[in-house]
Amino acid sequence: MSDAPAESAASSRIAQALRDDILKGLIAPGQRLRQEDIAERLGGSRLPVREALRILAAEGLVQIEPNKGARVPSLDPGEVETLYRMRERLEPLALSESMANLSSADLAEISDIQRRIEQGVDVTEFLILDREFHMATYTGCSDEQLMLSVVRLWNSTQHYRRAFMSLTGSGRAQIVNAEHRLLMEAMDRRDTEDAELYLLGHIRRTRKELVRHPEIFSTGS
Amino acid sequence: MSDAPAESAASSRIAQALRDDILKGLIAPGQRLRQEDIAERLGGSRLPVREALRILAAEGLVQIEPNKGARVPSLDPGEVETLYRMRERLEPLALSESMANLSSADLAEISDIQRRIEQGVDVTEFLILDREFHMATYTGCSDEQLMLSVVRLWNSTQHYRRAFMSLTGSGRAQIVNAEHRLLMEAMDRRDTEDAELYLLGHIRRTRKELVRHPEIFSTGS
DNA sequence: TTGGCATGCTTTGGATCCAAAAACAACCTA
DNA sequence: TAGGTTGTTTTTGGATCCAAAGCATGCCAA
Repeated sequence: MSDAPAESAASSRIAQALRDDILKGLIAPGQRLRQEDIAERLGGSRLPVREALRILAAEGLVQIEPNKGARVPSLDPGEVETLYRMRERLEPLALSESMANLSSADLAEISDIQRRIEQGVDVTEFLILDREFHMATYTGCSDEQLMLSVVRLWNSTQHYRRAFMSLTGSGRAQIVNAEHRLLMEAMDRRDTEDAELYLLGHIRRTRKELVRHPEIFSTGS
Repeated sequence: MSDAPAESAASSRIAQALRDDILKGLIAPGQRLRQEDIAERLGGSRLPVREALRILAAEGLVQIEPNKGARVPSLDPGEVETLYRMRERLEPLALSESMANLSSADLAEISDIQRRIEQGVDVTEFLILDREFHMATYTGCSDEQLMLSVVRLWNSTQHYRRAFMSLTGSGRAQIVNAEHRLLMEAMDRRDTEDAELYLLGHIRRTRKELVRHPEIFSTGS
């Protein structure tokens, strides 16, 4: 589901497995990751596990403390808010870099993802499709560093996005769909300025909703 | 908790040494980093070197290709331009997050750095002090992820900033000093809005100058 | 009972050795 | 002579073993 470079290396394979587990919520924030456990569970020795943990640390998915091991970072409301403010600034840039290179086939693909979202989905599937939707709008962005930053931001906030969705249910679906449709409409018109603005509003509104629900951050594990 | 400055881990030590070398320009973009050479030069076996390279990869200072090793990334003009556009968006955010927490002692420190810059310095020293100046304006920003992103952007563009300075000499010094003074003045007034604006202009003008000098990028091969 | 310290157990960090993949070079063939 | 191919060398990736740093438990003393 996530980008598949299929780096056939063993450490990349372990990193991918851990990444999926963390993004799926199977490993909660604050949880410690013992190298030996992972090595035994996923096969291989501890060395590729260490490399995998470094890879994930670079993506913001784990946090490594010297001599103390790795754990999934547990963020406070202020940190998540800042991450969303970063998204508000970076993602419109990624969108503008992307839009010039999007074909109408790309736009059709985006529209199709949105169509599937509107067919009504559960929380898990919504998280996957919503991410697919936005990433699809960035496929025209050829800059690796920018896209890596965007992915980092999505990764770091994924758990709290899920917690929020699980809490509020799909009541917000109508608003999100309206925002997505406005964004797509501006993209169809090839109006970069409008598209950036709609995207900014979309992220900003989500941020404001998130900070209104501090109960998301109480460790419910 | 007092000292413990010794992130005495061997891999951190090696990473620090390599980081210094790369930022100082002793290792040029495109140059390959052989693990065994580094291990021999800095002491230790190849394993902590591998960890160090992963750390640096997370900071954008090296690029790791599976089974092909690590090299200092060599960027084209378009990539550097995008990195500057990212700076234009992220650093004003970091500044606004920082300003509320800056004491007048902090502001005095910033002013002192600027004073040293204006005393006339060579290119190498300017690069160090200019970086110190901007980082000092961000010291109030407590968000680790945001600061990490900012540092990444500075690291990735450091070589091209040096190439630009070496090429154009210090003719630009007056403009930079004026921009720094405007920024400091807004910060002294505690005017976040103005400070963000001046910073944005500062970065944007630098970007436009950079793209006018494509010869900076030809030094590869 | 409680505070502090010492000892063990667990977990991570590092070194050496071995296997696999890629770069390089020389060779053979058309 | 040029191009592809194969064999060698170099370099990275992975496994096992050993050392050091944390953490917990339990003991001793006040």
